[in-house]
Amino acid sequence: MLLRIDPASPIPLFEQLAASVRSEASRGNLRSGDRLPSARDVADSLDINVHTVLRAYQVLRDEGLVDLRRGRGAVVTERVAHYSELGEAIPRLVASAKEIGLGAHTLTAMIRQEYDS
Amino acid sequence: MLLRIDPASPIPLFEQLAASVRSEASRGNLRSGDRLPSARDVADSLDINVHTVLRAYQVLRDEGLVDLRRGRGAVVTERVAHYSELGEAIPRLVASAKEIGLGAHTLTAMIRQEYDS
DNA sequence: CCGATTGTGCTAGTGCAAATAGAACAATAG
DNA sequence: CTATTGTTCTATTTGCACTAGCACAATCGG
Repeated sequence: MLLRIDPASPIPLFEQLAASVRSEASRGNLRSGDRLPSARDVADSLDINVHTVLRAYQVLRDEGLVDLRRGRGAVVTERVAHYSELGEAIPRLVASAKEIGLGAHTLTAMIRQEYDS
Repeated sequence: MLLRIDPASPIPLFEQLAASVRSEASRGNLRSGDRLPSARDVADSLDINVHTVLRAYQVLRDEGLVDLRRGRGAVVTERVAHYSELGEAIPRLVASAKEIGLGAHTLTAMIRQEYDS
């Protein structure tokens, strides 16, 4: 499990953490049943607050990517398979957008708009 | 030009406005050379501040979708063609994500992650 | 040429949500 | 029983959206 964060990024720390886990999932580096490192461990090694890590885990729980239980930790669910399915379609769309010269923000805004319509 | 906003939405007003214009662009309802309504007009009809509308216009200018000049207003550029090109790819990806059960936020986060990699 | 229109720039203030944090608590594992 | 792990509650700080008013500059139309 590779968890990277950039404290200088405008993107919230907990979002960066969640994104890191999703990234591992979409690359096939996570399997159903795998256990993420404990929040306190991650917090210590990245020198951030436990709540920040927990919040990232809760986001992933709300998505259904992990199960979260006291004493046990965060365990990857079967839904991890869905994430790797998009490991192709997403890069393709992003490549198109980059060719056209669209920024990340513009692209995500258009997707959100389409999602709500 | 149909500009809709939802004051109750958590999405900032200026983002909603920009999204409205992009939506019109991707649907082919905007052509190069078309002029957006003046910021003061939009502000009056939507009962919001002029600066909020101007900010939306500036976002679109930064994207290159419109030219912004005093006395003339906001004029759509040739880049509008690129937006309608994605009028197909985006709905396709969004449909896939919905089938899998991914929320809008999760999908956009994954795209942003891919964009920065 | 003149006056109306339109975006630009600046400063300021207000309200609210996001982000981070500390400490005590509860469930689970071994 | 004890250590581990997530949960809950409260609090603080920071940042940003939005509004507001005013003066300014470029453009357009008569």
